[in-house]
Amino acid sequence: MGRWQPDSRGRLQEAALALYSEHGFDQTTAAQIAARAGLTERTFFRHFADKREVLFGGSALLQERIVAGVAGAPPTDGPLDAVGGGLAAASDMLGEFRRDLSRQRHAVIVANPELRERELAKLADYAESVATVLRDRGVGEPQASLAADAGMTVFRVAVERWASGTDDRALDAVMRDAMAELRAVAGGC
Amino acid sequence: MGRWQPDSRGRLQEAALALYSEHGFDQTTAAQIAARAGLTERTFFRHFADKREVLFGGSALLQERIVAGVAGAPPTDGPLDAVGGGLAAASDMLGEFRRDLSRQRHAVIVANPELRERELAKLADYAESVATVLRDRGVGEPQASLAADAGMTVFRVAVERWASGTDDRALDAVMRDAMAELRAVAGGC
DNA sequence: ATCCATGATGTCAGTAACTGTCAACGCCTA
DNA sequence: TAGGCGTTGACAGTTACTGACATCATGGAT
Repeated sequence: MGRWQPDSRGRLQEAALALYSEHGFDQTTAAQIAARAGLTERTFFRHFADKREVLFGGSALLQERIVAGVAGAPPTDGPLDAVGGGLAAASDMLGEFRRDLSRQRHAVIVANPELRERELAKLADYAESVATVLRDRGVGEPQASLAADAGMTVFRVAVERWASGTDDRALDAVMRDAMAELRAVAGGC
Repeated sequence: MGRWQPDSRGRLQEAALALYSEHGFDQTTAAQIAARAGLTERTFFRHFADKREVLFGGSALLQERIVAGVAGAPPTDGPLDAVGGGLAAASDMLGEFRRDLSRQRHAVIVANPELRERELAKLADYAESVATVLRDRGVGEPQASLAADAGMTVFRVAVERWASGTDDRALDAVMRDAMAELRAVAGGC
């Protein structure tokens, strides 16, 4: 065994979620998280750019999945259909994850404005990369941005209902319903 | 004339926009802004909760206008039509404002991730209050949240195009077009 | 006219988020 | 065995932000 325990990053994420849950985000210092993980404050900030980022460690992977899902949609799909493919991929990934941890994390995030702010920023990142994929598929502007952003709205509303317990079905079902509702609200047919 | 110059808040906003433009958000300290406004750092934080908020002084008023616009839409309007009424009110308000200042402010915000994050949070606030108005109008969930959020997407995309110079028309025209594009993308008719 | 409540500001001390720098240490490879 | 590389610790420093208290003008009450 090495000089240090393995998986510093993972230990910091666990410690942060536990402390944020127990004492609240504001009342938890980076030094406390580091100490609980058996590390120093300096090391915390080497792994995570700031105190919020420690709760979003999986966002890069999720973004890759979403992008891959959109890129893999049939060429005949319209913009929003393609985005739906990305949302399906995201649902699969989150569905594999322990739902109790998702709920705990969600509860921490909704309890703090700074964390809600960061989550919105992550969604905006996803939307921007999805819009890029749509443009690669030949979708123009502003359609690409609108479709990507509307898709992230669907994602946000669905995850909110799923993680808060408002809707107890599997995430992919909640997601499909939300997409259908958006089409109904916006379609005006 | 009193002991102090009038309109401390306005002077702080002007000083901040100028310094953020000239040196960048990160390279500007709250003390520098306060000094330029003839005040102290402590007074800066009495007027604004943090360094970012000084750029969003008008957001409460804008939110009121949007909410009033939605609430004032004809009862026969669908959810997204009602939100369109709010966007029209927002366009009117921003249209009255000096466009060069809007562009300068927009340039500062897009140049900094923390400021973009805050702007997204403001839009989410608008969306939440719009969703509340929609529910008061009898719209259920998740339709209210989806319509409100989709509306803010339209707002964001339109203001981005208007303030960045991508689209040189008046804001209300850009906004109406964006709404129509969203309906076309989402409607699938 | 004087006193006092109120509101805006200044002053100062303090906490904690974050950063730069350098040293220490284990691992891997030549 | 030597040396490069990556991770961590130690430590000093800046700055965002907060709490507590003093100061000074304004306006109303006495």
